[in-house]
Amino acid sequence: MSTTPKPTPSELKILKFLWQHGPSTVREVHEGIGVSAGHSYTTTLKQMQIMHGKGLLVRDDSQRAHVFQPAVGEEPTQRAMLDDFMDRVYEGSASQLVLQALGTSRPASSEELEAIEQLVQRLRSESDGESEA
Amino acid sequence: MSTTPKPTPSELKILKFLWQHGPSTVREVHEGIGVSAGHSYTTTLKQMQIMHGKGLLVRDDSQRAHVFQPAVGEEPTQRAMLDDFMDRVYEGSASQLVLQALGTSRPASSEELEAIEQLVQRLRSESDGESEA
DNA sequence: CGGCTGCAACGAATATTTTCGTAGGCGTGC
DNA sequence: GCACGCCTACGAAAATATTCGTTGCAGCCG
Repeated sequence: MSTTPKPTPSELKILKFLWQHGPSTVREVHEGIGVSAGHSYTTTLKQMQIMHGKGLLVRDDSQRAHVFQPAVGEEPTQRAMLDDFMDRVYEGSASQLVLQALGTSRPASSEELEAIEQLVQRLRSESDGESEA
Repeated sequence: MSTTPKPTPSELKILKFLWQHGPSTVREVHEGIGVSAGHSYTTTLKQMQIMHGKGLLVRDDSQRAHVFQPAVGEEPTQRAMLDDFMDRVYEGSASQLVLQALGTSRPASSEELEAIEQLVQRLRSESDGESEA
């Protein structure tokens, strides 16, 4: 089963860097996020080795400085984390989560609200035709 | 500072029980969620002692079996966890999170969608008049 | 009184995550 | 050939989270 894994906070930071910057060496990741976090190089290296061991990263070791890239997509990962979070915190209720997320201090721009509304409308029209259980 | 704390998964389960059932003894919490999880009584007890130490629970020890209740509200706790999650996973973008949450297999009932739409509409009309920073 | 039951308090073992020091190898410049 | 710099590998410490065994105490029942 491809149970999309749920990365730890540290792992997520590295995945985010790789999703954004594409395949990178440890050095590049470290310069990108490790230095500013006050970590030493081996910390970033070790973390990426662990992630490779877990199957979160794919490694190309044909070069002396190995090149890593994510073994998982950003969206599936977010979804897996979201599902877990939704279950744990909102008993699996998407609407509860959404209502609270929109109630945030900085909810969304007009365009974002527009996109959300369109999706809601589409879902509503779809559910119209659905069985009413 | 009242930096609403971010409970661990285990702690959250206990808080959820207390939010739902009101002040309870360790025994009650254990019967409610510990037994089915295959935990021994002392596990539940210890967890609640730790939570009391962290200030997550308030304890009334006037009775032999101490009575605990949450020191934090459900909504503020959910919000704190949501904000943290939103920052870590969605770079703080509520709309991204919402769009993905609604894209779930089981998104919401018609009534829930209705509630969401109403909130979106309200937010949109509010932002119309707002300064555009 | 003497024993049984239920409770809180610890201390401690286990697991997980995060961090880093040290060692060893390869390649380049001199 | 040799030293130096950059790289991976590895072990292990530190921090956090989870679980449970053991101990001692209080109240009750006979």
